[in-house]
Amino acid sequence: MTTPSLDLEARAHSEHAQELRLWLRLLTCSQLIEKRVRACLREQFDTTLPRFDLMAQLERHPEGLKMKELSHRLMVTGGNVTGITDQLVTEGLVERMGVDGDRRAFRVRLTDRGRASFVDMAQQHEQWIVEAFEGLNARDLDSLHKLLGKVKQHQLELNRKLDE
Amino acid sequence: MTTPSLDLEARAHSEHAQELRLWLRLLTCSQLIEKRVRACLREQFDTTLPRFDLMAQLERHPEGLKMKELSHRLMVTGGNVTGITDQLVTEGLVERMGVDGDRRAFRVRLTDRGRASFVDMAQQHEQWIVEAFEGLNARDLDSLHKLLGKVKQHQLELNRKLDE
DNA sequence: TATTGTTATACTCTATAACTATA
DNA sequence: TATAGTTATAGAGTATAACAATA
Repeated sequence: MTTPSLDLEARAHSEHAQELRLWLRLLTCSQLIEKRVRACLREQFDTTLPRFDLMAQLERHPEGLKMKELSHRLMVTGGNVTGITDQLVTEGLVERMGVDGDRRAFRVRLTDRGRASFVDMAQQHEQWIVEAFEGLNARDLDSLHKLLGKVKQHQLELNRKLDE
Repeated sequence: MTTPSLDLEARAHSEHAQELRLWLRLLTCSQLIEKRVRACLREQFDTTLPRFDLMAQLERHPEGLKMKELSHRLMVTGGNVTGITDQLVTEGLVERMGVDGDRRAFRVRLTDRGRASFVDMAQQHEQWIVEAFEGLNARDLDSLHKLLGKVKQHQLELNRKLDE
């Protein structure tokens, strides 16, 4: 290259343009859907995505999850889980229960009210998501799920290597 | 359903489980990759993703973009673009140029230094992205790109309808 | 009146690091 | 010493609304 300029056209002809285009498109898709979900959660339920995500985790673990487990599943650090949990406890949607044999830890779980509230939101949420993927038939949905499975698996391997 | 509980297994058998699973996976993938890209931008270049994205837009429009255009392309509101642009101007990486015939507007464009800086970052960025998609062969990359194209198209249509 | 861009503000989300209590 | 969780803090990222200048 004779000039210091590396414009998109130049990159578009490079060896790895396919990966870059794919990443930009993946990011755009998830941002578009996420923006809509956040806005709907805000407007219809006056809540946020991290709060919804935390409750979704608890909903599939009726026995409760420890703060550490929540932190790992939500991919955020511990302090944030404490903050969101505190909010939800204040609103009576989740509760902290003691753990037998370890007085440092808690199990966090949905209260009855929290479960009812989540079921409400989850039903709406399902509709938003179905709407988001209306453009795809069942076979497309399956292909996309499988391909993203490969992507996800690879990210987890990369993270595992970094942790060593 | 006889109990108020709607656990994941129940939802997993519902009509729309496929869409929900796909959405969760899509979100996880983009979050995993995005986290890595943000961390690398921070560590290696002491910058952020929105700053990188703004510069990327300018890099592919050497003639410059108006604030309004940047706001639309970056999918954020105007105030934020002003803030990021101010930072980059202070650092001498971009500049505001007048627009002939409209004294309200500016063209924002990369300075020579900004362009050089971006080229540097873009080369590294390309490596991170290539690494992120190593698990996929060329055909997978293409399929994924096409399928996400359908998803993107549909989101844009949904947004268009909302704007009417 | 409508549009371009800026300013001011507030809130959510996040990571980091120091801390307490328990293992 | 190590681990579970909390607290305090700072900064990124964002939206909203009021504003100035120009169209």
